[in-house]
Parts: sequence; structure tokens; C-alpha cells
Amino acid sequence: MMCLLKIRGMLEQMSVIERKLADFILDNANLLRDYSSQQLADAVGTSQSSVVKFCQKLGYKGYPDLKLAVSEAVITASTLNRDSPELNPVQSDLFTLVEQLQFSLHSHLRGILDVNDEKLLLDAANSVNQADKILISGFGASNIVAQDLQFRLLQLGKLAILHSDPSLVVQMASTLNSNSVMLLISESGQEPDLLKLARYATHKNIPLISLTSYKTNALSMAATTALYALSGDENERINPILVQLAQQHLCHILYLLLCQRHNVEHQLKTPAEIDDLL
Amino acid sequence: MMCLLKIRGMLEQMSVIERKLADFILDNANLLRDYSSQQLADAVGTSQSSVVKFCQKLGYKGYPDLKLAVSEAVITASTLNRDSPELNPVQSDLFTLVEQLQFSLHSHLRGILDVNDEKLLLDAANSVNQADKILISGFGASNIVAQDLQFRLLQLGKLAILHSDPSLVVQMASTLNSNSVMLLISESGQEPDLLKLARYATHKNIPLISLTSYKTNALSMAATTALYALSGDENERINPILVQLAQQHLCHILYLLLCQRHNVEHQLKTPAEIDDLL
DNA sequence: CTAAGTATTGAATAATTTATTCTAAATTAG
DNA sequence: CTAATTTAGAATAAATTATTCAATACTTAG
Repeated sequence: MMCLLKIRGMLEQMSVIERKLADFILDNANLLRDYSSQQLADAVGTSQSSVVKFCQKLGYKGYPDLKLAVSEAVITASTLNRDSPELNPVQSDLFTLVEQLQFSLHSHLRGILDVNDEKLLLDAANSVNQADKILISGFGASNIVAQDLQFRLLQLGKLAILHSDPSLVVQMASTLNSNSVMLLISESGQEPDLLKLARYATHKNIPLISLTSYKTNALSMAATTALYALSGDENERINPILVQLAQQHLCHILYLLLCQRHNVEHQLKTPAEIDDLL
Repeated sequence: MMCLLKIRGMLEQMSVIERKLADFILDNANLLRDYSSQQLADAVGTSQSSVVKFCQKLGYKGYPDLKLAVSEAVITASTLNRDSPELNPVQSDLFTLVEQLQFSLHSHLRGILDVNDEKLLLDAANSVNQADKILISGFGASNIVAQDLQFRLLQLGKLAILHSDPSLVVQMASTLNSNSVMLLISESGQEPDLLKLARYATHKNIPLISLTSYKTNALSMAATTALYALSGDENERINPILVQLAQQHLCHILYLLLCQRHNVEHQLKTPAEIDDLL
């Protein structure tokens, strides 16, 4: 990492040729990757052996050693710069797009433990773990999340039920009791059908976990355990994606918590494992 | 940059010797700096030429090229780790869990543009953009991804069709023609039902986009445009989640690309906007 | 100012490292 | 079981890197 600084520091006590080499390397550190000692010599107008001797004088074993050190310096510098993704005009549109998406995602997910108290998450995991069955519901993008969660719970041997038809979900809900859990997912927390379910849960004393965006809303108010998925990206395209992914992320955390405490015999029923049994 | 992930992702399709090499490199990435191809061969118990061929197979020019890439990965990782909050022993298990999940996710998604050529992504976006209808299919976890994509395409006014029943999907496929697009999602790329669809697509000259894990497989071979979602986290719980999220991420990128080029009148039919119209 | 000593340079060459070729073995497909 | 393809390694070619050495320049002491 100190490589370039080291070279710069020794500039003064160098001979003419050495200095030319040093200048070239400092100016083209990022290109050195693709230069052989001979090519570097040619570029600077000197001999290959002088290049090697230059390297050794700087304390490196030889040319490849210097080259590696320079590359590392370049990488370190660019990695450090990259954390706040500034728009590189050379880079393509696509690159920028992906960069922006990933950056937003990263910063959104980071906050998830700030918004959801550790205790709440553990409570939620406990409820689900002890439940005889879990009714999951969500519409629109939240339905995707719901299915994701169902898929994972089923793999753990937990009976997770779900339907995209609101009236059937109500029918399903009637099979629940206070040993079950209802888990309702909604961005707004205002979905009428989900609120109906929530009222039913309250009435029947069924534990209710809500997963909504971060604001007080009818659904989270009714919940035994209220989880929140952050939203708020300024880009109107990206925001819905982020909300959904934040919801999924919470579900995945829940799933991983369940993995930790679930008895071994049911673990990891991957399709492949199930196939083996059949 | 994603060199190590790339290697890990290809572990499964490697021969014994290749695998030994890969394992050694993954275990000793930080030591590779000081190994020549011959030394590496000795350490692993193979021939120098096999080392070189291994490098070339992975897409590198030769051994020095791989070595440099690995060094870069090591540097990048250690630089990133220095930034990301290191594991505080006081912090709870939950915190560690979330941290690990987020870190893996972050590093996985970063590599997506390394594995998928820009041109391929644009090709895929173009095909979908011009298609009169898009048949999407995927089973298991990939079905979640498929539904996610369907949801977003429908919001753009693109007719995306999908069904979880394989035999119905085949019926649906019969409504496609060469102006349509088929988009098949599978981790393994071996799902028999999807391969059947792929053959049908080839036969009927329907453009086929595949989305599989990074390795050559029957499905990607048959595809007009093959996209890849990296896999390879060492944790058996986390890996399936990462694979799925990588697939979703690719779909989201595709969606955002489509947003850019789609005509305005159809844009962003959110449930709320649709409600307003009714 | 000169001559001896020292440092610098590059051509030639040695040594090492990397890449390719080709054959034999192994695996796979038919 | 045979043919075809793939894989591995020995031999070798090619390339890159390091050293030697002779020539030149530069320094300094006389």
C-alpha cells in the first residue's frame, strides 16, 4: 500500500533513468498491470535490466514483486473511493444503474436492526417456532414475500398456509386457534382484507405478527408483534423494489433464527433431499 | 474482483485436480502472492501445466493473470472488512447473523456485472421489451422469482404469463410465437419441465432467456441469452437465499432497464394508480 | 587537470517462469 | 465394448525476469 508513496519519497535521490521510470509508474499505476518489464523499459526508453535493477533498489525482490505492490496500491485506493459511489462518466448507464440499486439496497438493509428491536425479532421467531400452523397473507408485492416465507417455513417442516384469494384466506383463518400464528404483510398496513383478518385474530386470540412499512398503521396497531420494513428511496422505480426486499430480508432473518432453534430432524428439506426420500 | 466467488461458483463442475486447485486457492488466497505456478502445482500435487490450464479455463489469460485477480480479491475483501463494522463480541448472536447475511448478500450482488456481460443484459432487456408476451417459468424458489418478475412486467403493461402447474405451462407455451419470449429460471438448469419448454422454444424459434447458476448447464446451453446468478456461499442455510436473491436482483435490473426504454403511457401502474382509475 | 575509483547503463546471457504441444490415461457416449 | 471426447502430465517452446559484464559517465583525490 505504501508502494507509491515510497516511490514518490525517493524521487529526489534517483538518477535520470530511475526518475523517468518512477514518473511513468506514478502516472500510470493503473496500467502497470499489463506491462512486462520489457514493455515498461520500452515505454520509458530504457533497458529491461535497468527496470529490474530499479525494482531491486526500491527493496523489491524483482519486477513482479513491484508490479504486485503497485496493483495492490491501486486496488486499495479505488476500493476506498468506491464506498460512496460517485458517478464515473466513463462507466456505462447500466453500471450506474446497478451501482445505485445496490447502494440503496445496502443502506436500506443496514438499518433493519435499528428499526426492529432485537427482542421483537426473537419474539416473532419464538411465536412461529411454537405455532402448530402459520397463516401467511399479503397481496401485490407482499404476496411474493409471503410465498417466499411460506416456502422456507415448509422446508423447516412448519405448516405454513397461504392463498391469494382473500375469501379463501378467511376460510383458512377459521382453522386457526391460539396456538397458531397469523403473519400479515402489507406495505401500507391498510389493506382491507388484511385488516379483516387482523380483527379476526384479535377476536380469536390468535397471535398476530405484522410486517409493514415503518409508520403506525391499523395493521401494526392490531399486531401482537409488529415488524417494520423500511422504505423511502427517492427513486420511484427503485423504492417499491427496496420495500419488498426489506420485507423479504426480515423474513429471511426470521427463517435463519428458526433454523438455529429448530429440531434437527426437520432441517433443510431441499428438493434434492426430498427427491432422495421418494 | 469477484474472482474467488467465481471459483467457488464453479466448484461443482470441476474435475478432481481442478477442484483441489480451487480448494487450495480458496483456502490460501492470501498466500498465492508468493507462489509460482510450479510451486502451486507442487503444493497441490499436480503438474504445472494443469495449473495453467486451470487458469485459462476460468477465463484468465494465464497464471499471472489469475494470481493478480486473486490478490485483488484478497485486498478488496480486507479493505471492505476494515470498513464494515467488525464483529463486536458484546453484540448478540442476532447481530452477527444479520451482519453475515448482509455481508454475503452485498458481496454476491457486486459480482453480478462481472458474470453477466453488459451486452447480454441489454439483449435480454431488448427481447423482453419487443415481445408481445413473455412466458415465465420456474419451480421451487425460482417460482418466487418468476412471480416477482411477472408482477413487475405487468406493471409495465407487458403481458407476462406464468403458472405453477407444469402441464398448464406447456399449454400456455403453445400460444407463443417468434415474437414472444420465454424466460426460464432454475438454479440447476436441469429441471426436466423447464428443459421440455426450452426444447419447445428452440423448435418453435421462440427467443429463450435462461437464468441459472453460473455453470454451463442444459438450460443455458439451449438459451438465446443466458444470464447467470452466482451461488457459492459456504453456509448451507444462507446459500439458497443468496441464489434466489441474486436471481431476483438480475430480474430487477432487467426491470429497471425496461423502465428506461418503455413508452411512458404504460409506466408504473401501481395498485394505487389503478385504484384511481376505477 | 588527470587518474583512480565508483556508480550507472545496457547488451548479452543465464535462469526462471509460463504457455503449448502432444501422448497416454481416463471418462463418457453410443 | 468401442469410439470419441475429455483430462492430466511430460516434454518442450516461448516468454519473462535476473545476472553478468563491459563500456561509459561521473566523482573525487592527488
